[in-house]
Amino acid sequence: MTASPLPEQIALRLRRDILRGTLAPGDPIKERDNALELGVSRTPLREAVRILAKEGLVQLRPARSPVVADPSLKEVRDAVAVLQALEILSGELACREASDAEIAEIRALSERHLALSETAEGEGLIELFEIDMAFHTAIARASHNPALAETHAAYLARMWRQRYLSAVQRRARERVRTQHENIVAGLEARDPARVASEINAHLAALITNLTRLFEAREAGRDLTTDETGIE
Amino acid sequence: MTASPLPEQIALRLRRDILRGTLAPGDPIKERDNALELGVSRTPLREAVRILAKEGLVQLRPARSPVVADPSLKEVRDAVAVLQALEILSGELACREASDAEIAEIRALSERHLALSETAEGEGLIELFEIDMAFHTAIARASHNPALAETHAAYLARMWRQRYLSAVQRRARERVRTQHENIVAGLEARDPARVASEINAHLAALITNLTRLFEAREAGRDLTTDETGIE
DNA sequence: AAGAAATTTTTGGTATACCAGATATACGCG
DNA sequence: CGCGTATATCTGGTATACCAAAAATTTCTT
Repeated sequence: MTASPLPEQIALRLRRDILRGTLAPGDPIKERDNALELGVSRTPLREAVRILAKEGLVQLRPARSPVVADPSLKEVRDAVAVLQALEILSGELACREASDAEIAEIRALSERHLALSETAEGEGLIELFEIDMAFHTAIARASHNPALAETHAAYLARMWRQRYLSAVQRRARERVRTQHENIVAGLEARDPARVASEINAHLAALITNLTRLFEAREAGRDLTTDETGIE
Repeated sequence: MTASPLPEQIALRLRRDILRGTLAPGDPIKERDNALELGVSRTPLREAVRILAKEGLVQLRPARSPVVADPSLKEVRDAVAVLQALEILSGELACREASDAEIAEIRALSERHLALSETAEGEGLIELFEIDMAFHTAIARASHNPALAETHAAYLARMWRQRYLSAVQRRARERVRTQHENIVAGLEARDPARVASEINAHLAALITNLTRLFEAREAGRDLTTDETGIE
């Protein structure tokens, strides 16, 4: 058999398209068209769509084409609230479960992020962002709780686009750098309370920033569509 | 179109079978056999299996039959730890977001549970358990955070069987009754800290009980297979 | 008789064909 | 000219057919 990472491959591709804005929020994902376009059958494409649906990136509608999710501000805030709880738990558990090597790896990611953060531009921003994601993912894995790590990853994926739009901003980049550093320091000190509070602050700032982004969008300067020049 | 709750229907049926033990942990779920048995095609059955997989009830293996999950003690404890974080967040949010009507509904569920808890036997235990689930689900919904409620529901479903085996015990029933009452009281007082601590205690007790169950199983008195006489 | 290799069978993955509902379009009527 | 209805088309849901990989079984060899 083919080991069948095919639906995952398709999901990955669609996910990136959604992140880049090639597939804009609200766009329908028609089984036939996309299957033909990607050169696969409807069946695996269908599965890929379900994967993205479970991640919250697309929205299934009964007897209708699935559409790329276009979450409201409240939905995003709700999701971040859950993410916050998951990350705080991750951080606390990581303090007592993570190996020194894992914490070192987290630090390494933080420093790679720091280095790129200054220079990144254009397509490089995607790489910057992926390191950002990897940083948070590494903490979740360091909890040594696979279920937690998986759910956390799902929430991270769900908000890819929103977090991306936020993380790309120059101002936000500055903040993220120091906050990441604080989290790493807390982990190295194995101080759960400190890590929890730092992560809490980090995500609270994210909520603030996302709120700003949404308000800007409503005001007219639409920052969430292709016009931002991501491509 | 058929509105297509068909995969969900199948998933529901399989889920119940797993709960009752008709499908024992480790049993393979063969697409062809089960599809034929249920009188449907492989396609929707396949989707149903994916749903259960995402819930964690079955385990997908590349190029292999999916099997009914047989989580280890660690996996169960890990999942409960996440559930704990989710429920605590739910409770805290519910304190400030829930309507009085919602809290009243939660109380009603608690009292129905109380009433049945004394008398339930045999098949009635499933109903008792479903009310227990509904109680927790209602709190999650009362948070007015749909994402949270959904993830919470997924975790609840994932541990159906384990929680069922725990909840059925006479001793556990006693404890659950008073703890539910405490949680309701906290909600009515709209005291987030109190609710958080009560929920924390409730789930900590669940972990203890599940640990006991696992130890008993390993000791030989296998409480998690059909021999418990659920059917 | 035991082990290894080849073949058969079983199983999931993928492609495709068919069906029903929902939407869009076009035509006819007021 | 506008609105309602009928029809054509588009779309997702389901069934089925085909393929390749993995077990299981059988058979051949030593």
